[in-house]
Amino acid sequence: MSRNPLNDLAGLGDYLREQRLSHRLSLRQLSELAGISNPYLSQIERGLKRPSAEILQQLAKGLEVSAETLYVKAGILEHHPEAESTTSTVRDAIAADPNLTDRQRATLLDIYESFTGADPQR
Amino acid sequence: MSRNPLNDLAGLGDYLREQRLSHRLSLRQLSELAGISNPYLSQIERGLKRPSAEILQQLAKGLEVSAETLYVKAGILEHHPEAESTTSTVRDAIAADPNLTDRQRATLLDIYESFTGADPQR
DNA sequence: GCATTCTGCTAACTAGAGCAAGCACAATGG
DNA sequence: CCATTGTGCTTGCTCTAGTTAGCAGAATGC
Repeated sequence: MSRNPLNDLAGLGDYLREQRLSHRLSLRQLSELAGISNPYLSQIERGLKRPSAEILQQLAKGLEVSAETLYVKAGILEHHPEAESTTSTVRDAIAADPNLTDRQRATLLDIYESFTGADPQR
Repeated sequence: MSRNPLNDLAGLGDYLREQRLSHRLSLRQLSELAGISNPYLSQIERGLKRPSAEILQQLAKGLEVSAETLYVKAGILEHHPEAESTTSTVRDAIAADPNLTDRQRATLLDIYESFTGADPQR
């Protein structure tokens, strides 16, 4: 009984806190974005409370993450039926992003590949 | 205000009752299959109570329907046919990548945001 | 020094999900 | 004619998700 995806509220909480911090948001800022109270968000992140799907939906919006991702972490959705070869997803997203210059694209891909230890051209 | 998928508990209830009857199950039979109480199932079908995702998951199992279907009916999932093109953002892709550690995720997001000049909030 | 304004957290409460027990009504059949 | 067994539903309760109000500490500025 360590890291069961079901009823693993601590894992979900950790993930939410990471996401919030990586977006440089305070508890109050995210709670307002998501339309929930800040003490409650605090309790969710610490794994003290089990948020409903509605709350997860609003948090997903505030964090600019897909609701499905949070549902999977919360154990109410199976991990994507047709998960494409995970290795190419981030690359595709970077390649398709119109907000990046070509140089920025290349830099991001380099960093990503250094992280995953992948060969540059798959 | 006709058939809004969100907060449309009557529509969900009707659907559940149809499914149950088409499987020729009584309230008690299905409630036992799903591991919930029969009065509660009755109230759900009549749109008096709003079931949680966990309950919907168990009902889906008892009715041999996908949980996603019920989630969509309950308004907690977008009708996500398959091709997710619009919102396949770099952020989502990075967040969902299981090959990254949490620190790496945060680092990549930082860099990405510095590139796009995105205000972390918004 | 001490206000102010952030940060996250605790405490006390309200509303509603979900439960067990039991009711009313039909249909059986002894 | 009554007992049984099935159906769905009502009542009253427990427990917890989610709330508002307020607290302690760190960082700013007067």
